[in-house]
Amino acid sequence: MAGLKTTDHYHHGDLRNALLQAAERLLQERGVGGFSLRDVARAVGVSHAAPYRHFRDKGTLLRALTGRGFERLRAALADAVAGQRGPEQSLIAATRVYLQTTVQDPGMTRLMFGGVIPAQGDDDITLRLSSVREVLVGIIKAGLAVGAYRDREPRELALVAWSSMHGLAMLIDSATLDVEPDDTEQLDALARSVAQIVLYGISRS
Amino acid sequence: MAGLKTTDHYHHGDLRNALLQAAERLLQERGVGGFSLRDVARAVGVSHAAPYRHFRDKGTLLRALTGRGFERLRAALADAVAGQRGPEQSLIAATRVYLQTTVQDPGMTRLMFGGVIPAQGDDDITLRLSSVREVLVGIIKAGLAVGAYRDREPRELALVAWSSMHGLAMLIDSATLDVEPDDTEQLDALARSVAQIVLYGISRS
DNA sequence: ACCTGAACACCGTTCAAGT
DNA sequence: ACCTGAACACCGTTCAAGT
Repeated sequence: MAGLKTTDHYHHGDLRNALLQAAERLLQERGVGGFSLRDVARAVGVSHAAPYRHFRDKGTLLRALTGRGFERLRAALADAVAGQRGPEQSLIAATRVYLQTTVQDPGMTRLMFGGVIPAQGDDDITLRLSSVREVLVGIIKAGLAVGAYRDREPRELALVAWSSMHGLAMLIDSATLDVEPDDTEQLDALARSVAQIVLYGISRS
Repeated sequence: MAGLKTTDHYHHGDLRNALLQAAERLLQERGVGGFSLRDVARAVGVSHAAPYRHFRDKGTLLRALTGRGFERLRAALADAVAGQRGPEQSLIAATRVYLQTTVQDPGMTRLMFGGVIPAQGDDDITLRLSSVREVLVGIIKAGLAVGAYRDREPRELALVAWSSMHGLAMLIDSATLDVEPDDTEQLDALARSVAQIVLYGISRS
């Protein structure tokens, strides 16, 4: 009981991580609306003023959380694409994973894409966000390399693919579309439907 | 000065509308995060308890506002489609208007699609929302009627079209995409790009 | 019938003070 | 160096009381 002074005083920055971890859980449970810094402090067992030693304000903590979210999305997309054969399968897989990741944790998703956080110059966030974009651009470039896609700017094609999967995700996430977040089969079907139209369009011929 | 007791006491429900109007302005100015019921009351010159005579709580007032937003979107879409010739032009026009309407007022858009409002049974909102969907389904049905589109469920095709325009709008609205909301030319170019891919796909041939 | 003022339980943030 | 407790200016919501 004597040698370890670790668990109850959070020296050297343990508190920072403990706060982030608790914050992430609270965000999942209560959503961004019901999220308070004081709750986070309480959850960690520290005074409500303590977080200010590690984060300038609530927004700064939320930004740190958002960074994690984008990194997770990037990794999930990269993984999904890695195991695929052709450009068609890559796009379908990416759409499916984008949907899953984004629907699984609505609180985080709203933090990432809800405009909750005051956009602030060249953060860590802008970097991680552009990493997400680059995965999508990468899919398109691979397809272009084998002559699968129309000869246009990769970024333009990627933007359209991104918009489509993102829009579907947001419509589900905002409960605009009546889809059960846990119904993986339905999610996959929707993903495939969207990806295939992005590939071949809705027009006959 | 005697006959008219109108302006300073808000009898018979004037206050309700005055509150909604002020709320809409404050939402535009300060965004959904900086929006408070007390501010609304202040703006109208009434005590902070007065709104409770007309709305059960903050959420109820916001829901009423959201209803207006969906109705405006529906009307804008219907107008845009009305003046168009073929199915292609209709879809492009709809995408353009969806983008404009939604980017013009980010506060309202986040209220409508940000999951801010606790979804609540069969509202007025669900009705107005499905009216928006029906305009989009209408475009698709018209295209199907002249044999322009693939033979699939109209609602499935409409969902993809909706996802695409919605996703583009959300990416812009959340500042994920670096687009000036006032740059109408760029917005229109993006809308056309997305609509055309939805029509013909990104695949060569 | 409609509005007010005080009150309650919450926030985010700051700052002197403690170890 | 790191955390606490009191304090301040805000919320949303309720409720007795006023007209």
